[in-house]
Amino acid sequence: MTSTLGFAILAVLARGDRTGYDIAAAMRRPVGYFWTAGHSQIHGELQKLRTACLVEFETAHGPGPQDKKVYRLTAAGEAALREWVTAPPRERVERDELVLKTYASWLADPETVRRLFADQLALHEARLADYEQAEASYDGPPPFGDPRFGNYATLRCGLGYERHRAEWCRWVLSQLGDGG
Amino acid sequence: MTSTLGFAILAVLARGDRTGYDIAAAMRRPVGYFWTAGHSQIHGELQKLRTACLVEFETAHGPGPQDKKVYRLTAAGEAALREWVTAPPRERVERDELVLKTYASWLADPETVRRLFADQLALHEARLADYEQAEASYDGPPPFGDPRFGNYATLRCGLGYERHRAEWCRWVLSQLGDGG
DNA sequence: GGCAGCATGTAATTCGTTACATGATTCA
DNA sequence: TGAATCATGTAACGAATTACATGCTGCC
Repeated sequence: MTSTLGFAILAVLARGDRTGYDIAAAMRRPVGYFWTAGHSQIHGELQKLRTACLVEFETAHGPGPQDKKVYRLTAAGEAALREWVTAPPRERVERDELVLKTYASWLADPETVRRLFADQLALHEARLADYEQAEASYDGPPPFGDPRFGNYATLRCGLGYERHRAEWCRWVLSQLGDGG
Repeated sequence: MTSTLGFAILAVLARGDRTGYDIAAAMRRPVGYFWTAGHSQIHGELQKLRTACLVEFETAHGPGPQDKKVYRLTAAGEAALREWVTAPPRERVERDELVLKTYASWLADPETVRRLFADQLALHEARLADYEQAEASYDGPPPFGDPRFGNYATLRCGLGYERHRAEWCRWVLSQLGDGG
């Protein structure tokens, strides 16, 4: 049973051969926007994937005390990834600390709640500006079938999410009265 | 160090005294929309909260082999909750399986991707209808300071989220060409 | 009599984070 | 000489899921 992290790794390798280190870098940016893992988790998962014959590697020298391992998808790995892609995702429970705080916010002083949401709003607006700049670097949506379609479509999801979040923060602020 | 789950439990108890069983029920609906836990996790956490003197309980009889325990917030518990509410939430990594699949979707057959997104769209539209009905039962936003403000504000977040998701699904479908 | 709901817990396992441990290459 | 980057791994801990385990009350 390959975990979702396993498929995240396969999805990275589908775009080109990588070392564990490279995969960890991809898991920060851009994959980190929707899936993350530290390098320790990745090395462990790579061993499981190899046992399952979904990836293989070639060693190359340096740098460092051990040889580096350049991983690539096997035919079985690509087939497994392809099948997983269109299988319905299992329901993940939402865990959102800000929303939980909001649920209990009626207990708190409106002025400190205002500060909390103003900070969150600034954060979402900053990310939004960032994503908008990234979007501007595209010349329209890449065609489906191009790996860049994946990048663009996920960016588009992030844009929508940040807009929704910013708007919600603004709404909460609007409910807090006119305290300044 | 109280965990976020601990504060979720305190947030439920702030609305009234509950047994562990009742808390577990609340963690399915309505708290489950933004935080969840099974009863086994809750019973364990309640013991930690009691050790930290943030909650206390009174036993009452039946049903069942043991007496039931009705928990309530202590003064220290309420203070801790109040302080936590306005402290900035720690950044949670997003883990979104559907977006991950989208990132790898360029590998797959457009027709099966279409089915995946059509199903997801239906799911979000159903939830949206559900939330819209819940919103209609309110007579406008409750005032801040009322516990119902928490319920309404989180519902409002859910509405925005489902709308954003549905719209994104529609956009992905629009990019898949006219295959039927 | 049987089933749903109330009610509490423990155990096993997996997933994820953080810290520990090592060490060469490249650039300033 | 020193810092950043490349590169791989193990260990310890905490968070979360699932399964196991028990048994009364109230309703049909």
